[in-house]
Amino acid sequence: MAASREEGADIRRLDKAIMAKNQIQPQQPPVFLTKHTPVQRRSVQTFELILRATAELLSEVGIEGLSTSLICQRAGLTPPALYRYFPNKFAVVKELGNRLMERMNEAFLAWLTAGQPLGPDHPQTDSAASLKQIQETIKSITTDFPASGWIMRALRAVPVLQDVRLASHNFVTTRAFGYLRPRYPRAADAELRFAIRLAIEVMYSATEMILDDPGLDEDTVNAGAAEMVVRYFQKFA
Amino acid sequence: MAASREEGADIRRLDKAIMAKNQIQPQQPPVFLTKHTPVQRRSVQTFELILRATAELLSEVGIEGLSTSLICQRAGLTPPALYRYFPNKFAVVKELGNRLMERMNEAFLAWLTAGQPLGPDHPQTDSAASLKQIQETIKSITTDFPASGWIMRALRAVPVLQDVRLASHNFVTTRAFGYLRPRYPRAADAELRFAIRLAIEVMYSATEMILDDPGLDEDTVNAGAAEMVVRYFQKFA
DNA sequence: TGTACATCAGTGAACGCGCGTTCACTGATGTAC
DNA sequence: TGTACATCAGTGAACGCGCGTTCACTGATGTAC
Repeated sequence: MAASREEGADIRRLDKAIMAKNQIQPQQPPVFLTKHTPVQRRSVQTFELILRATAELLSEVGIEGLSTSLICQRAGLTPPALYRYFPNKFAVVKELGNRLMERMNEAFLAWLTAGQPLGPDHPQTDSAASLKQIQETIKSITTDFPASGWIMRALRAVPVLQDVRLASHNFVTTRAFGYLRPRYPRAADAELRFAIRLAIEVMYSATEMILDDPGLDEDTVNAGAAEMVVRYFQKFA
Repeated sequence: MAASREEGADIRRLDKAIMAKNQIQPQQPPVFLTKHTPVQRRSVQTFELILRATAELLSEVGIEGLSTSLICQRAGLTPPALYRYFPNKFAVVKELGNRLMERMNEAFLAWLTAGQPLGPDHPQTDSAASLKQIQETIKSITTDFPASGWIMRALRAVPVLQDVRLASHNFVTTRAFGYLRPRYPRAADAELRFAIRLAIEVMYSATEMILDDPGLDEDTVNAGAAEMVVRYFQKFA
């Protein structure tokens, strides 16, 4: 009895921590774009439990070895509990992918709007240093995010998940375009936008490179990608 | 009777065509790096049958939906026939991946050793045009190769297959380094090698971009990647 | 050139397993009075 | 503040299916004499 009451308190504390971490307001449940939106605190916890178990398992068995049964087993749940929120394993990975992309996007936009030395009015070395810095920030986000490598691989390989990555790239491209448009007065709209899109892709690929090829030095890759992008944008100078 | 004899002749013709296409000498069976090396012509045909069925299915169901049973069904074989040559579905996809990478590598090396206007002694526009040309060649190879998009995605997502892509990149990097080393006398070895590695990655990613993002124009992407690489190599000028 | 034999290639049938999915249900939580 | 009730959340058990894998086998092919 006493033990179960204590347990309840533990769960409540955990709830709060989870909700705070994900900026969830108890009275305003978030739109999860999944099967079912949890309304009680307990269900939010279950939702997070599923995501955590999935990230763990991704690192152990990969997207191929993953299954809903395995997730439930690891999360200490029965299958119908998972099916309440997700129609299949891809929906779970998609939610993880959305969160990872969101975190990257936030960091990128924060960096961008902080006022960077970009454009033809700034020396190349400053621009390169600035770009290298955001590369490093993005890399540390992936390092902190459990199973990020597996999630990013899944975003490439699984058709249902491809949109997550592309949508993120396009969103970031649009925002960066808005910011850089006045700084490159000579560039045509379409050309500038494409150049930004290509730069985003290269920078994202550089992060993947670090995760996938252990023979490469992280710092070298980040610096290289930054320099490449800066030199490419000289075409508008 | 007559029909079956005709069928036999057909098969023999097909055998010859397959062997010619893959440069297989009847007396010198190739090393397939798989479970079992086929020695009779009939088995070579079965081997190819499995690969063709797999490529077909990849386009229809993706790597996730793929299974050895499905491959056998499509190829008109029973499971033990497949198990004679491949331990699992990944080995089949790996063989496809090897062939695709091999074809890309061949094209790249042929282009490189044909003597391209690369290095600080050539005008940038010439270098860019040359790089764009090999980009287009690589793209047309992927277009011709059945299920190339799916194979390339699998090479990224499945751990057992990652080596195929990385080995290919490193091989091509080494060869290009040998060719470009004397043309960039000022560059340090490690720096030049890494720059080439990064360029290869960017060019490969550009091809993937075209396959994955239907909103992008093929010609624009190829030209953009080429220009980016050329401008990046100016650092050695 | 023909035949007998060894080896290679593929079949048919079977198996155990874990996957995805659903059902009626019990228990937990929140709220209306 | 307490209780009764409605709704939400998760369980236990079951199912049919297709997957991976293996067995002893039949048939096809190549070669030695």
